[in-house]
Amino acid sequence: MPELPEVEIIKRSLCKAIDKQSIVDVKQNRLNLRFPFPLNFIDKLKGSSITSFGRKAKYILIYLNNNYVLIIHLGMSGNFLIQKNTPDDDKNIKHTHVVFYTSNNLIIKYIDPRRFGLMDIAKVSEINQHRLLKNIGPDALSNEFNAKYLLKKITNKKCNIKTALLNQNIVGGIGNIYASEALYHSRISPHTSCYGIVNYEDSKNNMKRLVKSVKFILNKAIEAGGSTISDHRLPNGDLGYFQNEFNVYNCESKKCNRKHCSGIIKKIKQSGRSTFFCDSCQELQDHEI
DNA sequence: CTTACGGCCTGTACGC
DNA sequence: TGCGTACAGGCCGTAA
Repeated sequence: MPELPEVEIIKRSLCKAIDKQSIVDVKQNRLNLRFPFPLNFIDKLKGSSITSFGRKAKYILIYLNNNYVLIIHLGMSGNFLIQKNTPDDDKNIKHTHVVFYTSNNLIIKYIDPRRFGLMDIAKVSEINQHRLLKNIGPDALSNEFNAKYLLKKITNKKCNIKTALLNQNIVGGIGNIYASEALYHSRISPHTSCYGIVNYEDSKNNMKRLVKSVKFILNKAIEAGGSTISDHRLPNGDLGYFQNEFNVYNCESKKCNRKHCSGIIKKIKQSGRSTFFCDSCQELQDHEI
């Protein structure tokens, strides 16, 4: 499930459950996820205490008192389950790859069927130079992500605006659901070309609207507990419910929700990923591809 | 340098 | 019921 809102919620749940606790034991059920686990993975975690939590784009950062940071990415299907005990009928057992045992007697399970997720450990002082983090752009919810920045960053890229929003080196945290939803909210067509975009007089205003929409949608999704697709659960077992507020994602062939718009939601492929949009109210720009 | 796309995995849905 | 195919919340690494 995890885009920025889901990652943020999972981070907050973990923080609430185990911040300031120590990691009394770690069970590692396989040698790799997307990448091999780092050298001495368990040794570096065991016995340490958690000092704080952070997030960079879709990465969760868990800071430890031994000057290491645990770096976690959930990939497509990664999730955490926080439990007080382990039921015998644990149906996730097959995909439970790492289990953390904390000093407040909680069991934190990392579950990831597709194993596109990853874990790594870095020194706190070197976190910004980590190979997977160093090129990531400003967070989608930060002030640094604004119209001026976005316009400058994407101008003359040979891709469309939707693909640009998914590029974590441009802006951190937006995924395939919220890219479509934000473009719909701002009434911008996903076909809009970045090439030469700075030269169009409507671009500044469009980018202002888009940035506002991105933040609005992401914040609203966080408030809603994120989006639950398939059988995903939040770490406490609850369902997110933002999926009930999708206007375009997974809404192919449905009528557009916007007042006075009689358009039908379309599904297309852009850079190999699905894009959903209304070709009636998401303005055709004169600089579309 | 930039951009395009194969590949990593499992699970599910659907057509035959 | 089974089997083949397409697709799914991400993104690295390599080719071009």
